[in-house]
Amino acid sequence: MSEAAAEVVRAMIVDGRLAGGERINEVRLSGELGLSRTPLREALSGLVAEGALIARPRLGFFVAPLSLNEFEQLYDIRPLLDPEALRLAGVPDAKSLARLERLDHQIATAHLGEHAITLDDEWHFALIEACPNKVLLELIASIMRRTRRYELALMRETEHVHRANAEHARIMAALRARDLDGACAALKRNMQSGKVPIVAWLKARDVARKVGKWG
Amino acid sequence: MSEAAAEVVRAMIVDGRLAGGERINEVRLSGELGLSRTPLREALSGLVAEGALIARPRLGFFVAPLSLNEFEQLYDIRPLLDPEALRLAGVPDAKSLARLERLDHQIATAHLGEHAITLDDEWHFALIEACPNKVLLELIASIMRRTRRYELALMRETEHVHRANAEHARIMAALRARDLDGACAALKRNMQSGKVPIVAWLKARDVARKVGKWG
DNA sequence: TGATTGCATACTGTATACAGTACGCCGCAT
DNA sequence: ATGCGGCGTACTGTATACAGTATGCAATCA
Repeated sequence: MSEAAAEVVRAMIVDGRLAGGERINEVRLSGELGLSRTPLREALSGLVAEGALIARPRLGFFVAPLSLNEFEQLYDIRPLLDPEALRLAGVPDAKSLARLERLDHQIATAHLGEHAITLDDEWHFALIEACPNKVLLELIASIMRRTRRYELALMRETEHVHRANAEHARIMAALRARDLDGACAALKRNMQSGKVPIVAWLKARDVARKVGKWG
Repeated sequence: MSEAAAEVVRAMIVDGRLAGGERINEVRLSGELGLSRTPLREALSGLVAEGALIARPRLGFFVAPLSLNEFEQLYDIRPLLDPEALRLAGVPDAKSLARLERLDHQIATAHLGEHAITLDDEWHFALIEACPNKVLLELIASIMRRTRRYELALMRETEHVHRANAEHARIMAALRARDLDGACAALKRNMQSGKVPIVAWLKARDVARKVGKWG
């Protein structure tokens, strides 16, 4: 039950119903979710560990604000982890390659940006799911969760969706040629390029904030 | 208060007072710690997120058992993260280098194994503390916390302490020569070598377990 | 008029009470 | 003797009540 609550609250944060910096009113939120404060607080504590919330003693829980620094630092970690996971996983078998192709096709035809982001994460996870290091996979998944907020926020405000199909294609081509090193290198570049548009948006947004303060 | 409880319970797990696989009796433990179940449960939930505990619905919290698989996977991640953190941090300044030397000296003369382990972690953290990517540092710190259980358990059972001073010396030499790449490479080797004795011990231990089951 | 202090309110953090469930034990039947 | 079923106990999960504190507002004084 508190696990379900964590799921719901995480979704509320990720999709922006709970805005960055907002203070969480436990009494009201527990009422809205139809449970009492105790399990809600356990869920919120878990989200603190995930980095989605910040707990300030005597003040309660706050939604972690979107921070350019945090985002850049998070995104700089994936180029370290994903290529290594792919290297450990090896070239996917025919079945997995087919699944990756299907996902790519779905991404290309996805109309909703949110859906495209989910599919992109699925694609990256399918790429490395054979990796025997499950701790590494869990780490990657947790970073995916933490960055999804940023990707969704960008999408909501700009309608821009980062179409990575060309990069996916390069990775797939290397895999079909059984060139694991080449695929890892292409994956690393793919991870690095995803960062650019969001950083640009966050910087513009921060500037807008400052102007807002002056005005 | 629940934060303090988390600290205490974490220490109890790390130093073995709460053994791997053990079930946690919330009522008794809350009594021992002098608080009520509510804040204790929040602390335990946090430890679940850290990987120190496992929550099984309707059964409560269990201390995560020592697992050869988890340990190998955790330790295989540090050679990815630490060298990159060092690369981003750059060659430490003179003051930091002096501190690293002091720590090395303390490690060499440390008689208690537990103290040596703490000092080794301190050394590795001091090495990369200038890294601007704080998320990466936090990740490394969390992996340190998760592996410390294993290192302490090994130490308790075998009195063996992995003396990494020779490897530290190689890293320091490279840094003094301002050879960042060389230092990163040496650090990577250092991270990989730390794994060996503990893996050997865990394997022997698992075999002993099986024999125990037969006997 | 502006600043400061006291107060009221609302919210967090903790304790406790209660309900529901898992597990062990004893009795019974085969 | 062994397997099975019912029961009691103990523990988890949730709700709620209470205490302590932060915050906003108003009133008073400079």
